[in-house]
Amino acid sequence: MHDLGFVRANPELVEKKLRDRGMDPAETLGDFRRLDEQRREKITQLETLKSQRNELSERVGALKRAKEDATALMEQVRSIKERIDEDQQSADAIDSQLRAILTRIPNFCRDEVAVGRDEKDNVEVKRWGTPPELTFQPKPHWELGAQLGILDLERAAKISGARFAVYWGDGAKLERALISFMLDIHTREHGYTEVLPPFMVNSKSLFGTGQLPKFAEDLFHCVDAEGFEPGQYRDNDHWLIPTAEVPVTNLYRDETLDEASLPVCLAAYTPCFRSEAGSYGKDVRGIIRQHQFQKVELVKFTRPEDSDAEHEKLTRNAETILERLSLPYRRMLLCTGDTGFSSAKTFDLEVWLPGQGLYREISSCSNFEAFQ
RNA sequence: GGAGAGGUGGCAGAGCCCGGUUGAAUGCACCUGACUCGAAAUCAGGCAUACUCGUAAGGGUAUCGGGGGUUCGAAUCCCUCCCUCUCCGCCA
Repeated sequence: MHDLGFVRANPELVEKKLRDRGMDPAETLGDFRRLDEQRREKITQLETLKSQRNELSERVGALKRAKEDATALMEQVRSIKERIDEDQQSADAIDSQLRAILTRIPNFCRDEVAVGRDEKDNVEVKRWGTPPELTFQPKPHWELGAQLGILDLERAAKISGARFAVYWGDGAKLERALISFMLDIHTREHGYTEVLPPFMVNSKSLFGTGQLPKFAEDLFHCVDAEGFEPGQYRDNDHWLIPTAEVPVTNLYRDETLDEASLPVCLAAYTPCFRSEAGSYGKDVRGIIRQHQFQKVELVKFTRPEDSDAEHEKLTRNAETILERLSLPYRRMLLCTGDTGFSSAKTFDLEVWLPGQGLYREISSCSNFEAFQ
């Protein structure tokens, strides 16, 4: 979320950045300016009253200690208190409206990010490797996997439903080997520390990384049947993580890191759970868009002035994995319209899929700046 | 699930029973100054965060796990939630 003072101080910039994202500044910002002024006006008013109340209360205390009568003064404070209660209510209402606006403003894309509408406007930055020229018609992975007996989507559907996978034998081993391979390279060669976080987090963590409040629909929400209200959530509800980014980034939430310890580089393996609401009919075949998938995540905490260089290094670290596996890929710089809500700049790595004859996203590396 | 004990500033630790000069004693850590050739020790002073008013100096408000309540006034009393610890029970 952006800082209130920053949004107030940079109205032109905010509007420009919203337009770059294809958003309507008027619609997104609404009554921001008026609410912000009202809020500060109310605060001043409220605090003056509170100041009076505190002063008078103190005098009541002094009188009582001196064993003198204080009833007149107490009556006076009581009337101030009533006005405070009223003002407090309207101040709270203004506050929550302002907060609602702030939480819906996305991070601002860096200037070097191309302004564009969707993935068609993404810019190819580099390409590595050459897609092999095959003398035969390559099979899609779901056919190959089924034939080899390593991928079983039918039984997954039976025990869990659509968009799940069962990996058998070498398929399960391959998954495990890839996880170890990535963790080992990142921890031994790239200087990351391995962490194993919980796979469930509370609501506050999801606000911290920007999944809530806008993207509640994309998450699996664990609630007690008792007291459940659809669409509602409480601070202590549990949610299945949609990516390790959520628990790992929130590790240091509300903490101040010692500058000398930066950059903090963390690598985490977790399963990831996504409801994929709204994606029905998309990528229905195979294991491309699953409710549960396994991922190794890299997270860095850096000084602001180092974040670009560290973002580049992290992206290189991810590319190294593909290179060691001899998988041809290309790096895309996402345009403003395709960049995620919390990100200021995102590189997607797209790997060559012979069965489909195209590059598809395999990895996404974002600089979130101070937004999370 | 049951019983009990706790959660206070960067850390440690008072205050809570008996509400009011307590934004919070004291110690440690940290910063500045004095002393010293320098350091240690000692002495003096400083040392939270957010919001807000103000050009500034400076002021105000809030914050003692979170939220709510009682009261003229809450770290202190009441309710509720969260977390930690101890003991008992239950379960994979």
